[in-house]
Amino acid sequence: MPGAPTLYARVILDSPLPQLDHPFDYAVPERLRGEIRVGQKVIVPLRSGKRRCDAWVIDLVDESEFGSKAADVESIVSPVEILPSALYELARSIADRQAGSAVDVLRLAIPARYVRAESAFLALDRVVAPAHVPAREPSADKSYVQHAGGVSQLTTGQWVPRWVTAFVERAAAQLDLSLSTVCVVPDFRDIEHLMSAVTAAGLSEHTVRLDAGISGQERWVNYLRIVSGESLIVVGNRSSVYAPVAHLGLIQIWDDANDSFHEPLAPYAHPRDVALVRQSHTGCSLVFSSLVPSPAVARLVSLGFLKHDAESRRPLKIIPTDSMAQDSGSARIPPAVFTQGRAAISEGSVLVQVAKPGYASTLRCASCRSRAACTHCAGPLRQAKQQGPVSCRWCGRISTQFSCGSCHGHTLAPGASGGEKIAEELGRAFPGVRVLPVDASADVIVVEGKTLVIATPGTEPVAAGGYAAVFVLDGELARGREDIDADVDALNQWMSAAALARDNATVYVSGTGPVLGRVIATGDAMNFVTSELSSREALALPPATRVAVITATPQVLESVRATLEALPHRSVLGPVGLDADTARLILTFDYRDGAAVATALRALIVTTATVPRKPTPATAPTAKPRVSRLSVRMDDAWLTLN
DNA sequence: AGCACGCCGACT
DNA sequence: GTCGGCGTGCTC
Repeated sequence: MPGAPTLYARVILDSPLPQLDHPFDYAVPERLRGEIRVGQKVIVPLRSGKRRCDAWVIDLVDESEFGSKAADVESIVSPVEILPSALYELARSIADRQAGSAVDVLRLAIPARYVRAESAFLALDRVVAPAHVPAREPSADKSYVQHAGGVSQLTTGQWVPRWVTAFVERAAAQLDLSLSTVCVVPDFRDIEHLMSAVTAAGLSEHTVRLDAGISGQERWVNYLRIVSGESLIVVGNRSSVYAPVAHLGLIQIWDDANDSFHEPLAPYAHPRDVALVRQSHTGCSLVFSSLVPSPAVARLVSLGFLKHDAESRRPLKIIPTDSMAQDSGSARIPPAVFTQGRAAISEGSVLVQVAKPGYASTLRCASCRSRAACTHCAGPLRQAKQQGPVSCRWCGRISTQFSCGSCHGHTLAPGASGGEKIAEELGRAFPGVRVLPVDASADVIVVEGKTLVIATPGTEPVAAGGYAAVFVLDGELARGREDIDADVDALNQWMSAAALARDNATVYVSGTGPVLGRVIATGDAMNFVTSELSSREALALPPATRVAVITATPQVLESVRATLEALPHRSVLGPVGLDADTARLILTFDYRDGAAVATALRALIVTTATVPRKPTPATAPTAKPRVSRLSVRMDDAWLTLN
């Protein structure tokens, strides 16, 4: 075809190397001209014909900005436009914000491909039904809905937490405007509840689920539906915040303070931040909702970015106790559980929230009461089941012959009681009552009838009609964690249990301490979290500031230290040596300096990844050059700052 | 990461 | 004169 201008595909390489995280131009050969589209996955050569690399087409252009001769695109992997340009732009922004790579974000956002499931989906040749009304412009309302808790019954008879029905109502309202909603929730229990509610509302045809609770094939087919342009409700866990649905009207996130939202994979972006960036790109509405505001959300409320929409309190008798029981060798069961619990169980199910799973989650020496330690690694010993083996929490070794490190005693005694032990004791105290211990490994999400449920935080099933009484034990354990968010997390943990009680039920919370006790009794969590936030402001701690945790070998960290200290910052903590070859430095900085700091950190990552391949020629001739990696984690509040 | 290009020692 | 060692730098 003489005179036909060259067509170039601008692609992002699917490579983890930070120095390759930018667009590359490849010429589109004649044979692929009619076929290639933005969003497709392709295969391209790299540096030589032999080496090839997967890549995503992010643009098709007539002129290349590349100075030399571009190589040819080799082939197209699939006709599907897997990466809508809006998703690439989101990934780019998130990567830039977090000093990471766009491909790393895409790996979280795009599920694994299943070729057979894809062929079957394409063979259906489904026509996306035109929406009954053309999609409206989203309304860009941004709010924090402080939920009052409670449970509600669906038309199908099932019971779900009441926030679930609120989520489905908001999503249904969007669908009426032909707009899509992305619902991001912490775990499979929430997803199951939402799926039940969506079905009860007759919306299951318009809903797709994205999480590990469905097979890989189903997930890929759901993803294909998402990119095919339908207006949908997407229900999923943290990575579904990226779901590239068309006509996005609303992103709603439940309980953004939940631990499950910490992303363990680079670039470690929190779904809350992703939602905020996505809101700014698309102008969609945004709802954060929870029982207790996270400090990050409280900040957005105090800035006026989020409208605070607090539901009025539910009638509950909340009884905080500084400490309901002292460590008495037997299970730490406050007397109220026996007296009030007996009355409540005749009315309905009763929930006991315990801090620890298992039987005896810690063990002590029977004679001197010191903590029982593993003889191999000094890790803590525990007993998962009554009559079960005693094992080490760290190394897993079974301990057959205990010998106390302090007094050489040989007898073990239970320390903190786990749910199994409490269940056993309560089973004896309440003959004829069904006692159900629940922990993270259980998949009970609803209980019927009159059941005494003993659950660890976050695993509490919903009771039909709501619990007749709720007892939170071990409150002081939740408060005592050495984490800057310990108090807020403890409040949230207790409120989550209280939220499952029926109206007018009594909720006992032990070990609250005076301050948090007052907060749960009055229900004024927003005030508490806001004051917590202002103390963080004074100390220059997140989320009043942003934070970057920089990890590298001590040598590398030392070599970049001056550059780091020259960046705009509120504080520099460290460097601290973590072990022989890792050191860490923590930088806090203002939100307005975020872009500058991220760009500078990114530049350091790229230079340390490319330049230093020689250790010292004199010292170790055979020692292979240490991969001198500089790792950056932005805004990961999971670090313990103390 | 890989892979190619580049500039110094032992081979035909 | 050239084959090949691995140090250095780039990948459209």
